[in-house]
Amino acid sequence: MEKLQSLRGMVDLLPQQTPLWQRIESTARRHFQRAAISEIRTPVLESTELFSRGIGEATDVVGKEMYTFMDRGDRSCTLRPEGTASVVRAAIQHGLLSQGPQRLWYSGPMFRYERPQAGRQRQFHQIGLEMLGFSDPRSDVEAIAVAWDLLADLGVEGLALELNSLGSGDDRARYRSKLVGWLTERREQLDPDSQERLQRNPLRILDSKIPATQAMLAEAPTLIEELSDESRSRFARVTDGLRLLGIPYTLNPRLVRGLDYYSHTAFEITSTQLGAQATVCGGGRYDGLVEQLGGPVTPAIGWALGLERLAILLAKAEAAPIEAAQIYVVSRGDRGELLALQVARQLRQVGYTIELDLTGAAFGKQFKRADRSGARWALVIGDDEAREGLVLMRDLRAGQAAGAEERLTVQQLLVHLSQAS
RNA sequence: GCGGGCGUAGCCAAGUGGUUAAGGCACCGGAUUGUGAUUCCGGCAUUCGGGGGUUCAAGUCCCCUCGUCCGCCCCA
Repeated sequence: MEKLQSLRGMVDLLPQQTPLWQRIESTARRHFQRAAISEIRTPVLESTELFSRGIGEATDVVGKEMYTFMDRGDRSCTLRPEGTASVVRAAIQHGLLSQGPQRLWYSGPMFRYERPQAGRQRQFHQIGLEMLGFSDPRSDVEAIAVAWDLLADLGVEGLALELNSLGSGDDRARYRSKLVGWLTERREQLDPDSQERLQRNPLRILDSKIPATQAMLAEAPTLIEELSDESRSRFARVTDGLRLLGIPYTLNPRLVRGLDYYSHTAFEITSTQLGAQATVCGGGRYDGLVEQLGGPVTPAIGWALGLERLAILLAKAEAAPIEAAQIYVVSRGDRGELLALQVARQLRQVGYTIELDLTGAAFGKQFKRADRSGARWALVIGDDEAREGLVLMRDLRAGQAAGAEERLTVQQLLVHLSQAS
């Protein structure tokens, strides 16, 4: 029979790894809470139109990476490839924006049909922040600061914040034609990929990894030079704010993000330790999106953080051992085994972590497992104890020393445990 | 979607066309039926990701396919 296994690009998180993920999630939750940001949860499945309208028909994400299918009612459905469009849809649908600006965070799986490689899966997980209804440059700074502080608190090292301004739609249109003109004059020197993009998505050529193309782009006109005075001073207020907060950044005039909805501030937080997929967190301002999806004109800024990539960075620093139970319960005989079941539950109810041996094997075997489990104590309940209404507590670190074991009532045991810890 | 590396047990692996596919870790049983370490003994791949082919003979060579890893495109 064919072995059953997970689909390509869909990965299991095993017990060894989940403690790290739990730490990431609880740290993130704490940071959001402190900044008065509320959680929102939206479905993983949405109508395809949401993404084609929101993210942009011409983007790779929409053009070739979506998990799209027809449901039984002949509706085109798509597993969300990112979180922003859904959050905006939900905010519009439920009229959240009429209650004033919204600070929202989300977390969950996203799906993109791509070839898996280091730091890239078909189902991956993001934590994201969306600030809807905020136009002040300080909101850009606040959003970035939350991401930066969260990563710092987790202990991620070697991160860099890269920053650019894409300006307003007008700025970008003006720059686009200037860039296309400049590049067209040098068309022959461009790599084939970039020649292709000259029509479809010229700004993306700035991102090219081809060294010859990069070398040539060093001379090209930059977007920052092309910004209107307004856009420029707005961007200056963002960078001033970051300096005030002591968040280091580097300007990257070639940082262009892949989704159509971005404008003004765009940023990425990257690590050199991730191989080709270096971006841990990416985001920016998307002032036009809410309106484009049928909502009121609403400025907004947000980001998303890739949990797999973050976990790769943190896994290097910490090997997370599975936490051992405090007490390992060993039992034998009909009466003993039943009493053990009760006592284990009783101890759990008052907060102790208990692992109950359910094998019914010889005491020797059970002790061996108790030892290996890493538990501090073994609680031994055989028929002798059951008959007398006692349990035997053994300190597994005491070896053969006198006083390593004591017969106690459950009441005495509780007293003993509270003193010991 | 394109390019390259790699698939031998739960994990790490040896194996370079020739009898029954090393070894280690983990796990299970016993020596030891109410006490853990160590040690010792035994068990744990009718078969090398799957299918086809070449050959007297294939884990080993060839083709296809699936998976995985790395890179490209793109992105978190």
